[in-house]
Amino acid sequence: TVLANEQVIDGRGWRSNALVEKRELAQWFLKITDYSEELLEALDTLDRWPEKVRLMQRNWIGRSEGLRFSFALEDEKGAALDERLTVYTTRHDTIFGASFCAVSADHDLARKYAETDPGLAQFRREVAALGTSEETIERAEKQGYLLPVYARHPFRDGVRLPVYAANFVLSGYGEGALFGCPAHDQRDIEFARKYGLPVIPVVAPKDADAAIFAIGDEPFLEKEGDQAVLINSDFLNGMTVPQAKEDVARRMEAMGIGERRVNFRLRDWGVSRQRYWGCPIPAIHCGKCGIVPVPKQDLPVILPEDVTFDKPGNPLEHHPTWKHVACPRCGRAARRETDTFDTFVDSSWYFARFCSPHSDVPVTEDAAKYWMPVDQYIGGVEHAILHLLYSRFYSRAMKRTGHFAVDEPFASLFTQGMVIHETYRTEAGEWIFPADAELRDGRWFHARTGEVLTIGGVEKMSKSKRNVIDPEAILERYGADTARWFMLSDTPPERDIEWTESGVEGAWRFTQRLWRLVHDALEHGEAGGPLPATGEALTLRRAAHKALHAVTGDLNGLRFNRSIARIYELANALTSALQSDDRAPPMRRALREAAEIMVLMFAPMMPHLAEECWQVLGHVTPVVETPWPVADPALIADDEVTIAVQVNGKRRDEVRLAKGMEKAEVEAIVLRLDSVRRALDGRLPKKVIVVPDRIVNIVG
RNA sequence: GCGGGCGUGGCGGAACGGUAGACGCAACGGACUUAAAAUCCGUUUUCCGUAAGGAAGUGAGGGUUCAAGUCCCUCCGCCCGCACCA
Repeated sequence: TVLANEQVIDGRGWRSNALVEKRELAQWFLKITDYSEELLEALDTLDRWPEKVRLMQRNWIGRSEGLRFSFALEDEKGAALDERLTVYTTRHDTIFGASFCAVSADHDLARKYAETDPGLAQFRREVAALGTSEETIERAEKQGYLLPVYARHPFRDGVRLPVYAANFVLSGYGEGALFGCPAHDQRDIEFARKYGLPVIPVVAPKDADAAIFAIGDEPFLEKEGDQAVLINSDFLNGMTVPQAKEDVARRMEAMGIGERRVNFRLRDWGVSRQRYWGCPIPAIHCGKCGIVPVPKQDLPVILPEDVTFDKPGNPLEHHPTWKHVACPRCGRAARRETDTFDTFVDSSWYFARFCSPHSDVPVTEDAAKYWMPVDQYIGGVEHAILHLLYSRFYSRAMKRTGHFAVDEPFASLFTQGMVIHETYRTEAGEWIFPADAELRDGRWFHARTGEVLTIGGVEKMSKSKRNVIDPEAILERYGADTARWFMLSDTPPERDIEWTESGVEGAWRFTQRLWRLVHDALEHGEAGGPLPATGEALTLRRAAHKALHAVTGDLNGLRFNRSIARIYELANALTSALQSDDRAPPMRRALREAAEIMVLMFAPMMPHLAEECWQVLGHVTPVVETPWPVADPALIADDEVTIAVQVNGKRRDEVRLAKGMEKAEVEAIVLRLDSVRRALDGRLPKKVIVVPDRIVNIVG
């Protein structure tokens, strides 16, 4: 099948891992490039998206400002030709350093001369056969094939540049043709050195001597602060790079051979897939009428169910009858399009449908207006330039056709990490499932064959390396709550988490502990009774409300690992309180209250256990229907605080003082401390900095 | 090559510029047990010291500050994205 270039990762299909090769085919595209500028500019409005993702999209769209201009051409004998060669450049300031032109192997000029030159035809085939992976491209040497034409320099009479077909020129970018200035471009200098082309420096640091400034095997690339100026460039000499660009652009525009142009790296989105599982592209090919859209009343086009997968290729193509239809326009026998849409087409607007799932029409604008944009979107960073770019485009396109209400579908984006796991392999190099690996005396063995295993890296779970965990087995043994708790507990959600057996065990033990704690709190606690005013009971009550305050903030900020740490702290506080001798009514009430707060707090992360515990505690209304509790502000603030005491920036002591104590008073108390006097060693304090309720630093 | 991110105990990781190492895992010691598991209690950055206490410490080096894991500069290492984009 065919893929969009976003879906090619390291020269392989993003999903199938199959090697990708280039071929020329007729395919369907969605014109995402019409939105290049908009998609780029609007990135600045997405202030609740990770900077990383916005940057990736910015780079992928790849805007560049340059100049498109054309060279007059002549043949080998110097006779003028009718056609011109159009190139795109962002470095028109270096035009006097030009020493060659190059076109892609697919360029019209290369095609034309290949018809009569078998060597060129062969060269074009070789370039086409080159793989698309980065390794291949990097290893491939720059190669050119000299064409029998020359480009006339626009500003220098009599100067002509050789024109090559070259393997490094991309047909899909700019004009598929360029002029090379070896002195100021890495790629161009490699090419020039290989083919013995002139290297003329035309930009030099301000203080360099133009007469002797020379280029070796590295081009001179202007850095910030160089204040570089033009040399060897006729009327441009002495200008800065921006000045020279402006001047050249203006002259070429005046000459009618060039125009300023913004170019994008983004290509149109190839959506044709030669597969059965997808929405059929609703088009009909008629010999007389050409391409005819399927009429609205015939939509959607339904896939046939009697297909076979016994042959390679698209089953729709092989189906005996499905593709044969009458042309909706002229009624003659016609052929139905058998390509289906890329799955990303569907995922580009499902959220719009979700706003009105029972509607007869795909999307209702009122519902979309009410719900959109999505407040919080969560997904893996692997979608940074696939799903997340396509959806942004699709929303805009649907808005234009009156189907949707917003430009940006996702107001806030959070990119979560992946689950990773250790890898194990036998001496023969065979990957082994973690379930089959066994740790004995610090070494890993195959559980069934007893073979010694080597531990490989901790990697993204993948079928090929077999470092996967069967979710069914986890659910069977520990339950879904334990699995959730473990995944949320150890690692911040934006990072990859390593799945470890001991970590899961730990989570599972904690679920048991919570269950016991709730029962103990029920036994020793009480729902009513007087509020605790002093002692351990008040301490526990404070701990519960502080935990609640912290967890509320952490959950809102998606800091699940920290919420869980707070819940552990409260569980520890509850455990110690249960061991206290205090069983007076205020303590009984505090125990019960702490247990209830604890259950409500872990409910979002372990819903099943929470419902069970909630019922144990005597509640009829389920947790899901219970509002999130609110911490009592009076209990969050302490009336005593621990203040660290530093001498010359080193911690020497700490003191418990009343909250909000006057600076002068704090200073007096602290200066009397033995530890402080010892550290000062007879010196007088020069300065005392008191940060209220936090820290004191004495400079001596 | 360009762009971005990150370097903190044995491990995962906490720390509005203000007591580095919360919480968990692992390890070790103890209680309970005929024993083990489970559970409970404790220890656990490193070095010196029986202890009290002291010294060093967030990849390396410098700087700003009363105070730096956090801010600034230089370097080293790792990870991610893009990659012949003219």
